[in-house]
Amino acid sequence: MAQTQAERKAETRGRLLAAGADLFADRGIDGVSVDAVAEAAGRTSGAVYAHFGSKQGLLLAVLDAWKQSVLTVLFAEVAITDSPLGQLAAVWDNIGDNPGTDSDRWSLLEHELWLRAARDPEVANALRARSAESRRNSGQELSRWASKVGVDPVAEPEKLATLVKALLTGLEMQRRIEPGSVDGDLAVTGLAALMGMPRPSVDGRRATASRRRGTETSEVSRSSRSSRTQSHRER
Amino acid sequence: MAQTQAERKAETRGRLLAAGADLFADRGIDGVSVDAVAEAAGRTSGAVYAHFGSKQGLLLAVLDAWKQSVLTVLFAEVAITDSPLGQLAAVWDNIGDNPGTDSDRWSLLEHELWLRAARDPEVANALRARSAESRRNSGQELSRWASKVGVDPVAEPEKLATLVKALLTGLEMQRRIEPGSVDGDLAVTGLAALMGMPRPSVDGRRATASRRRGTETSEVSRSSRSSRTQSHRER
DNA sequence: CGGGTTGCATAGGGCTCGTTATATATGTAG
DNA sequence: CTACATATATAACGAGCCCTATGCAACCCG
Repeated sequence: MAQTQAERKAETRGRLLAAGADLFADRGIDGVSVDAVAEAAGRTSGAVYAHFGSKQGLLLAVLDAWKQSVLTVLFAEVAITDSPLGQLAAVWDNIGDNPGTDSDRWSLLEHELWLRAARDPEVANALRARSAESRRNSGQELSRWASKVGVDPVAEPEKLATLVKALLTGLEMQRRIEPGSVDGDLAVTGLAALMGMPRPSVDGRRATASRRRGTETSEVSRSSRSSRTQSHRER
Repeated sequence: MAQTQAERKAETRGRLLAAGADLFADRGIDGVSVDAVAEAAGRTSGAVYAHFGSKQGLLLAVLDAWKQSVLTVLFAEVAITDSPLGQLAAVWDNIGDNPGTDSDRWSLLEHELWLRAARDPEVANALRARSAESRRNSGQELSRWASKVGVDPVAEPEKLATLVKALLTGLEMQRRIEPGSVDGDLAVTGLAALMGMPRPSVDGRRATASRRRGTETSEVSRSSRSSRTQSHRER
């Protein structure tokens, strides 16, 4: 099939980015050679250097193309369940209970990048921008959710988003080391505390039955999905 | 300066372990060669292989020798301040407000190990043991603290410890990317919520000047609330 | 004091990796 | 149809790495 040069170039770039994200997440950045990425993309290392200049360039491009914000996507999907606690549980299910899924490897890639950012200012800057945007988005989602459910979180939206993300991140890390020590109930308990939800009576502890009723199918999910998401990835 | 062989051996082993922990934390495990560790310890790579067999062996030995449990040490030191909120603040100060200190680099090493554990079962097992022990210890400390202060945390001791550690870990990660987005007040707010402490008056929202310390016997906090600058190091 | 042992140094092999320089083939313009 | 531009392949270099084999001096013990 005849392809214009621009088309071929764009496809190659996309393949390289996808393969890079995939392999970096899977084996770790240092565990993947440039040739391995190129081969996974059906190209050779020459293409990588023509497009990104260096392995680091490829890494930064992967980071940049990576619009997936765990929290944002999460809260967009959550609206389907309609009990508040059930929604919190769904949040954890999506972030922490998915061994082998995409979110699983994205979380590994995120840590990989975080660790690198701790020593490489260039990576740090790229991560910082992404982080700020994500925090703003999920702050909005969270406050919207809180007012709909009628609870009073312990902090203002962006601060709250930071706390929630911190808790979820930490729990997910812990779960990877000791899966048994973290379950959905625990995550819901922690999230509920941060969201300022009333605590269940000490003796009667059953979580998911609260009847709050008021979610249509999608107010949250349709309202303001990310404003500039254009690159969609898959594997 | 005659030394017995056992003494010499033990000293070499100690030096290698210390140098390994230091360099692994500083430059990342993959960023450090066996020769670099040996040289930092005043030995050569031969010593490393005589003692540990491989680089991985050295890594596991470093992990094993690393008894430092952040949370445990934390709560042991905390008892000096005596206002409850001040104590929570001290916890964060120790874990999250220490650029350039030992706890700073230990936290990097911990992440380094965590990431490796996600792909290497051998490392995962070693981390798991350490994690379980740490959770038990800090669970005890936490429940002791809670009953002394007279609050009712949101979960049983070990669960609570998991939540607290998760929150602190997540906040510390976030702080490294965007230092401005995480401060002591935020950490205290989150911790207080998990500990089940009463919230500041519901209607009059106040940004809370952290009210710390009632009486103090010894100055434990480095009072480094102004240090927002990123110290960076290299050798 | 002397042979055996121990603890570590020295030297280098074999391999992988990031990067560059050059070749090739395909699209593009005149 | 020709001449150039572009996208990617190919090949090779030099560096750095982990690890092994071997040497050697310092200790140990009778």
